[in-house]
Formats: sequence, C-alpha cells, structure tokens
Amino acid sequence: MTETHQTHGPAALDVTGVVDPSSAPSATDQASLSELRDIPQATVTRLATYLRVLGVLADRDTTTVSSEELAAASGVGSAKLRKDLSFLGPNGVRGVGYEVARLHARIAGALGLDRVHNVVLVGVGNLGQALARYPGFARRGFSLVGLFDSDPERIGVSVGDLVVRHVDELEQACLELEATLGVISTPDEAVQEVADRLVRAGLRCILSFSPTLLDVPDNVETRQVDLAVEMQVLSFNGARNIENGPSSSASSSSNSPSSTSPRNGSVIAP
Amino acid sequence: MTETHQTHGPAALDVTGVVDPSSAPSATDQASLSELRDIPQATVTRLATYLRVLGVLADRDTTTVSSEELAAASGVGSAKLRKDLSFLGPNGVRGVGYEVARLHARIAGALGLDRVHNVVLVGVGNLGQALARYPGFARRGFSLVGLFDSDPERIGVSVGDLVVRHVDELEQACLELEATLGVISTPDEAVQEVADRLVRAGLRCILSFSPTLLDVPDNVETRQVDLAVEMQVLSFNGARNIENGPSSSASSSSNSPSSTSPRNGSVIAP
DNA sequence: GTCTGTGAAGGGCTTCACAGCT
DNA sequence: AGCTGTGAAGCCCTTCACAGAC
Repeated sequence: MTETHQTHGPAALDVTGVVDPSSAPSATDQASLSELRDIPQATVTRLATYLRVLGVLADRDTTTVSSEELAAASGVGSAKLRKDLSFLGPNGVRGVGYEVARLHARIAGALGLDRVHNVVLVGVGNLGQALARYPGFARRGFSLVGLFDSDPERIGVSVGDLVVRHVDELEQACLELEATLGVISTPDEAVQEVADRLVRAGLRCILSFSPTLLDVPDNVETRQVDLAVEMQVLSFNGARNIENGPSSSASSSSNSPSSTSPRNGSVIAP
Repeated sequence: MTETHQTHGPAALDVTGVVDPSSAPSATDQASLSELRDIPQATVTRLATYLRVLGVLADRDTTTVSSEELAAASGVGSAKLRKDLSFLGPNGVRGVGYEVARLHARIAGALGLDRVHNVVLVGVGNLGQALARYPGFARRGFSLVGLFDSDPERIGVSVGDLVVRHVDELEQACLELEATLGVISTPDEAVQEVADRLVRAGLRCILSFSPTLLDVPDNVETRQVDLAVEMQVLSFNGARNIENGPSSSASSSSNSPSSTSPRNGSVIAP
C-alpha cells in the first residue's frame, strides 16, 4: 500500500516537479523581435513544458541531456522536440546533446521569461485564494502583485503576502504595479466587466477561469481554463479508448506520450 | 467607473454562464459505438463548448438557433461549427437552423454525458477545496462523490457535502462509489502514487493539476492543467501580438474568435 | 430566399529519414 | 559512432464555396 510505481515503462528521468529560481547562466538570450514570428502555436505550448523539465534537471545538477531523454521526460517524441527547438536556432552539440543551463536560458529568453511578469488577480473566492497561494506561480517567472474583489467582507483581508483591495482601484493599481497579466476568477456575471477594466488599464494578457467567452480588442490575448470542458473531453476520450480496444495508438490530449521506440525501458541509463 | 462594455462588437448573444440541469427532451441519443471513432480531437473539445452555450440558450427559452449565432456565441466561425456538428450526422433544418433542446441532447449523447459521471478528488489543499466547492462542476454532468487526502489534520473535515477520507481507502472507495473519473490536486511528489492507485481502482480518466508527467497504462486517458504553462503561453502570445502590430489576425489559443463577418454588430437581432 | 451539410482546396503540424557536425 | 538539425512526405484540421433541403 505504500510502495510507489513499479510497472512503469517509458517515462524516463522521473521528473517530479520542484524548481528553484536560480538557474540562468551567462547566455542572456533576448527575444530578438524576429524570433517571435514563425514559431508555431503548438510549439510555443510545448516549449513551456520543456522549460519546466529543464528546470528540474538543472536542480539535479544534470549538465547535459539528449533529445531522446528530454523528450521522454516531457512526454513527446524526440523528433518533435528537435523540430520544436530548431525554431530557436541551433541549441545543442551534435553527437553530444544539449547543455541544460544553456537551453533553459535560451527557451526562457524566447518565451520572454527573462523578465518577471507582474500579475494581478481579480476575484478572491475559493478558487482565487487557492491561486493566490499557489507556489509554482512565483517559481516560474510570475510575481503576484495585486488581489482585488468587490465583496466588502473580503477587502482588507490578507491572502499570502498581499491584502485584498477593492476592484474599483483596479485600473489605477495596475498602472502603479506595472502589471502585465491579469487573472480572472470571479463569478461568471462579473467576468466581462473585469476584463473591460483590465483592458482599460492597459493589460494585454488575460487568463480566465470562467467558461464565459471574453469580448476584448484584437490586440489583447486571452486564454480560458474551463474545468468542465476538460473533464468532458477527458471522459469522452476515455470512452473512446475502451471502445477502440486498449491496444496501441496512445492517448491524445495536450500531451501525446507516444514514445518513438515503444516500451523500450529506461532511456536515462544507456 | 461603473458602466460595463460598450465598445464590444462581435460576441453576439452575450452568453454569460449559468445552466441548470433540466433541459434534455425526448431524444435519448446514446453514443452509438461507431460515432466515437472518426470525431476529430479538436472537434470534441469544441463540442463541449457548444454544449455549454446551448445550455445557456435553453435556459433563456430560446428554441432555435442558427449556425451563425451559435458560432458567434461560442467564439468560432460558422463554417467550423457546421463541420463539427456534421460529424454527429444531420442535426438541423435547412433554411431554419438548429432546435436548441434537440442539439443539446444530441451533443450530450455523443460526448457520453447522458449519464452522470462520478468523480473522486484526491488532495484537499487550497486548490482541492476550491475545486470541491466549484458549483459548475455538478452543473455540467459530474457528481463529486469522494474526497481524499493523506494529511491527518484534514481527514474527517467536511468540505461541501462530503467528508474527507484517508487516501488509503481510495481503491476500496472508488469501487464502492462507482467512480469513473479522478481529479488529482496533491503536491507534485504524491501525484504519481495517487495516479497508480486510481488506475488500480479501475479508473480510466484522470485529470491532474500538477505539471508532473503522469505515467499510466495506454488505456488510461489523462489530461493536465498546468497554470504556469497557460500563463507562459499567454504572455508569449501577448508579446507577439504587440510585435506584429495590433492589426487583424485575431488571437490564437483555445478560442479563435475570428468571426466570419468581422465587426458586423449584433447577430442575435436579424 | 435562407440556412444546413459537405466535397475540395488550403494551411499547419507531425513524422520520417537522413545529411552533417563532433 | 552518436546525436543534432532539417528538408520532404504525410496527416489532420480549417476554410472555402456551393449543392441541396426547406
């Protein structure tokens, strides 16, 4: 009852989280204006994953990693990983692999994570409080700098290091705090108004946890996390798996763990 | 400071959430074994969105909707919507549109949501508690039936309607509760062990909020929600928007609000 | 005339397989 | 010999445009 996994095959390197913010070495790769274009959307999403895995490897003082290993630890195929990285230009050494610290810095630079992003969070209910206390938040390049709500009972309450302020101060505070990213975890009815305020305050990036469709100007980037959609897609795919018979073809969603060489055991120990 | 949006164009129908679980009419469309195949992954994800919007429309006693309207309210193009629906067979009436209740039932059936799914949640920390109290959870076909944790201080505590049980009871309880979907919101270190237990208990669908890569058998479907990845992708796309100049080309992520007829005002009022 | 359903064209992403560097 | 970087092939998805039903 207490033993952990033992029947597990492909997931090499056993990356289990936990990064500390001390890794970037010398290479100060600034996102050089032209790299931003031409990186496929799907690749951008995976780069963020590689970045996290590289952080874990750096913490373990792993200095070098091959595409095969990094791919396995990230849940993708090695060819896909190399293709993804190729959009950033040459990153590794042929016959050897990638230098962990260098590649980490390279990706962070490309994603614009060499500078810290200030985040404001609006809606300090159950979910908002949980988000405000989420440690991985700060650990991956984001600094929570403001909490806002409209409920008088919540104003002035401390959550983590911050004190909840009234949402009427939002526009003003965003400017003072130099916020660049807004997170909305209010009830559905308030979402659009909050989004409008964030836009008015000059924010260009909004993450919403409401299923409501946000209506914002073209130059504002939004992203939604809808829990119910995730679960519905999940259960459908689960049903399909059983239907199709539990043979090959791997899964499907965000990560496609179709390892290139199926079930060949450890990839870390050659 | 108190007025809401006024410069907003395309998002017609202004769907703002809130569904109640009283809609399905006569058509008991069972997922008929062959429909499961051949539905593109991207389509499945959007079907879940359409389903939610249709729920909202049903609540408003809207009986009929055109592809143009439903598409606008869902943040997609009308052609894409029609193509998506076509995978379920004929659903509408030419020259008229779709009957809301009928289409809702049709999609729900196709996604396997005509039966309720029992969900167990493991890890009742900040995030876990927020999830446990999330109302939209139950409102969209999922019933939370069990809460588990390993921290002695949390065992026996009530969250919502449920009492937190020890994670050692997990396998046994999953069988008794007839759970079909597991949600993991534990610290990263515990995620793999919890996943192993869920698999052992026969669950085929796992939703994880940890960035850790899950290693599970092929017939188990997993899905991850990684907050940091969402924010990193968001901020990158935001930077790219500014770089490219705030012209056309709309956004990019989950929803692509590229309305077919750009900025033509209300679609709901003909 | 209106609006759905769909073949066909087009674009983007993935996979393959190998050239090229160490 | 080993491993990266990359053209090319293939696949999936999106978009177009129109035939067909009402």
